[in-house]
Amino acid sequence: MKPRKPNSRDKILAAAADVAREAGPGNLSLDAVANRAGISKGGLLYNFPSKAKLMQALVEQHLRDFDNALEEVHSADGRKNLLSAYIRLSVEECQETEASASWIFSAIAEDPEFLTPLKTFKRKLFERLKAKTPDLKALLVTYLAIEGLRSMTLFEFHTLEDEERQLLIDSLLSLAGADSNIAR
Amino acid sequence: MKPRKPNSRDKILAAAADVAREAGPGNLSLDAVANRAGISKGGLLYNFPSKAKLMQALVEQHLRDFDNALEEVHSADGRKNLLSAYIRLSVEECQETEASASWIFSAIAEDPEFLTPLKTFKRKLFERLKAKTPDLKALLVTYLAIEGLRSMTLFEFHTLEDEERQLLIDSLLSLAGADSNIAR
DNA sequence: TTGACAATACCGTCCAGACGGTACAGTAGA
DNA sequence: TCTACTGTACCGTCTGGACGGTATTGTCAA
Repeated sequence: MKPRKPNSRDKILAAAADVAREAGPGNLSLDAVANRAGISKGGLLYNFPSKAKLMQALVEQHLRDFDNALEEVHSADGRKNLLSAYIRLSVEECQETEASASWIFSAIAEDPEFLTPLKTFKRKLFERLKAKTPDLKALLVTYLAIEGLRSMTLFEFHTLEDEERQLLIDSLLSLAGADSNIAR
Repeated sequence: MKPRKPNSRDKILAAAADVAREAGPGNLSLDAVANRAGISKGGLLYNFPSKAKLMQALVEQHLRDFDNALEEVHSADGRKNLLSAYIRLSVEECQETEASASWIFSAIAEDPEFLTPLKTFKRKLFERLKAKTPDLKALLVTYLAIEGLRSMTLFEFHTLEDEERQLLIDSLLSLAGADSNIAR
């Protein structure tokens, strides 16, 4: 659709995420982002005419990326089990230290409305999962547990040990009916 | 210990939570809190010599309240099943619209370090649960699911319908304590 | 009993700094 | 020439917090 922007926008978005992670979500200022991206503040405001637009773009890019990644993982194992693909992708995402989407906190502080696209995205994804998962109870429990894992990563609660974490993931995958093997 | 402070402090704390909820976590300013509490900014800074102290107190009070409530619920049913008490309390907490601890976002924006007490509290509570719950897998899954529920409440993702929510809760409680059934 | 002092609990004002955003002149590459 | 910036200067607003003042209550010696 759009003719592949010259990566200035992407550089800025990445810089914003970096600043939020490293300087804290409360210190995501335009100056800081511009510095981090290696461009001037004027240049930043040329690409994103307001801070609000920047935040919006951050959310949208995140959603696009996640959606693409999900499609990829799902296709890679023959479009058999969407829930298990969702779980595996989410777990993977939670392990990348570089991810740490703490820019979300900046967005909320700026204006909670920025999360609206995220909400509808989540709701739609859940509907999709519901349509494709026979066991509603298992879906509910695993979906919420993944949401919990995401939350704990975001807040950097290090409540679980590595083994506990692994045991959890195994349990979730088996609840999701991975490998055509349905437990209990 | 302390001779029951004249509830100015409590009033301020409550006001802070209100402001965060109503004006958004990014607009939790000392002026706003003072206005809301019906005292002057000077008075506020007398009770909490800095914004940081206010945030800290907010976190500490939350932890104290949760701990007391847990103790109460746990005692009320004969100290039989800590996990199930934890689940019931958390679910209840998530239903109170008045709760909506969005002041947490303000605290994070201010300085992520404010969550340190919360982290250690959670870790300790989890250890306690682990010691008292025979089925580790069930504990992991239910604990994480509750964490997910909390997260969804906090972010106001309304992904689940009421029935789905109820089904989830029933599943979690049955996973937690196979013995007694739930009346609700 | 009273007067002196002090601690408590606040009020109201002021200020320096940070931040978002504007304006605009200049410039290097396609 | 147009696009995509850079760089600088600047403005208005908001915010934390320092500070000086004040009203009320308590304490205690004379």
